[in-house]
Amino acid sequence: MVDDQNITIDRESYEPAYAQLVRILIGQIAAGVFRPGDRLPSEAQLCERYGVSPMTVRRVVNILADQGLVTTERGRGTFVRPLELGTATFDLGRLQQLFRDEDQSTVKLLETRITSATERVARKLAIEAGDRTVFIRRLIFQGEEPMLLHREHVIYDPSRPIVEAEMEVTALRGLFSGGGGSDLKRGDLTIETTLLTEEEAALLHSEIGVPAFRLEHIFYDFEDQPVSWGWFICSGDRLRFTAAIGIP
Amino acid sequence: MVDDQNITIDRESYEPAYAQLVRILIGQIAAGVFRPGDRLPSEAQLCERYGVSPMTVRRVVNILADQGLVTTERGRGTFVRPLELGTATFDLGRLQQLFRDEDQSTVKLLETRITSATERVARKLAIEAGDRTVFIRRLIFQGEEPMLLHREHVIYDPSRPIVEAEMEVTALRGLFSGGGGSDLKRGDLTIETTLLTEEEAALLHSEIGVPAFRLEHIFYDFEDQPVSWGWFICSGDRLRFTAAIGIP
DNA sequence: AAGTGGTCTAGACCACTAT
DNA sequence: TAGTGGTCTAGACCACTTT
Repeated sequence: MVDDQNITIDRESYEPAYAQLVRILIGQIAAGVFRPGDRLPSEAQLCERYGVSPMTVRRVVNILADQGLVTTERGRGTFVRPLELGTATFDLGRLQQLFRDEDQSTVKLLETRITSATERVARKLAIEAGDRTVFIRRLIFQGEEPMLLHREHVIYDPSRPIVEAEMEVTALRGLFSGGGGSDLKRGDLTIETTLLTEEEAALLHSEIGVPAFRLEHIFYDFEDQPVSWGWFICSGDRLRFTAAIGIP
Repeated sequence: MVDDQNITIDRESYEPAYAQLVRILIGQIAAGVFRPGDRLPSEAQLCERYGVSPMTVRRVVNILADQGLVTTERGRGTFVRPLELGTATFDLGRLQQLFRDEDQSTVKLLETRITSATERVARKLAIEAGDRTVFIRRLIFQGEEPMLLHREHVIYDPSRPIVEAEMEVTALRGLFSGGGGSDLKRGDLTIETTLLTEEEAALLHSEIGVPAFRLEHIFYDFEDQPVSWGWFICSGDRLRFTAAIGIP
């Protein structure tokens, strides 16, 4: 297995040549053939060794660099990167999965009412205090268990159809994993920690004072105007974020 | 600005043609020229319009797809993706920055002693209960303020030099942002919430019961054997994770 | 049949690094 | 000067979707 001189690209395979070579090189790094700090064979050597064109090798090296496995240094070579904690990235896959299938999760609309923006809400939404906003509270269940509490302040503007769409229960699902939010340009998200309040604990079938995640979001339209500000609350013992670094 | 028929690729620029075209297309999506759900011009049209080769356009579309801005559908076209919450990714940039400059942060070794692995530690490190491990506690300061508390259990194996290296105070910095950990193949990380214990609160100059982040890590060597298991504790009011989705 | 994205080639030229 | 990564070309062929 360490002697890999017989490994070649299978031109008959449905797996493209570049993908095969990516797999081969990652395998060799994982097997310790190339150690952190080591220089990979030059691109010309890889062309020769595996019988592919320079462009294909270039693409392969780009992919490895994008994945953080190697770094390229112009004029010197391509080197295997040592493990770095700072390269870890966490995603919302766990939450996204919650919204994937309609059977798995249900969304219950707790409250929706028109209010006057407080000073804090107005500042977040870049409007004047006292302007009308819509306040929405939702509870998202996984099966029978309440998983997420969602609070949201949406700018109330009858000329913008997004307000009506946002109040729809299904809008949340679309926003999370495709389809909805087609009038939104960008969003800012932050993850914080907090303690469950009495109200939150009751709704989430948990205890007051339990540590929880708070996922805050602001969405902007194509005029870069804030459209909604809100946050999800989830008991800490029902959610964790995971990431893997290095070679899988 | 909406009429962009005069925008061209500058072949004299130091910015590569593909990067210029990426910038141009992102700008047009941001400006609303192409809306979520819209089809981009075909790759052949983009070649014609900007005077670049098919491979260059292909590369550009790949980059946009990697960034999650568009999806490609074979035989149909390339489409602008609507905003999706689930695409958000959070990184440890904030923590990594802590370890960037030696002046900004200092690491204080609180404790390091050889112990017998408890049942829990042994299970995490895939060893037998009672086997020798090294327990390390560190405190990481930002300026004068204690920011992070680090606890770690490392397998004690004199034949492996990594144990000695791990005990070094500087090892932490290297692990976070390059250089160190060259004998580690991969790592698994999880982010959880917790409450500060009395001991943690005292060390972090905070209050007992305050919500906090807990960043757990396990590192594996090239034989896929666990090498160390540990976690960072950070008071919740001193750390947040941020992410941006959509067009910046 | 026409149009679309996806892969790949066999070179070219350039900027940079090491010797 | 030789070797390295980085960009780019002008085609080719393929699989797929739509008309």
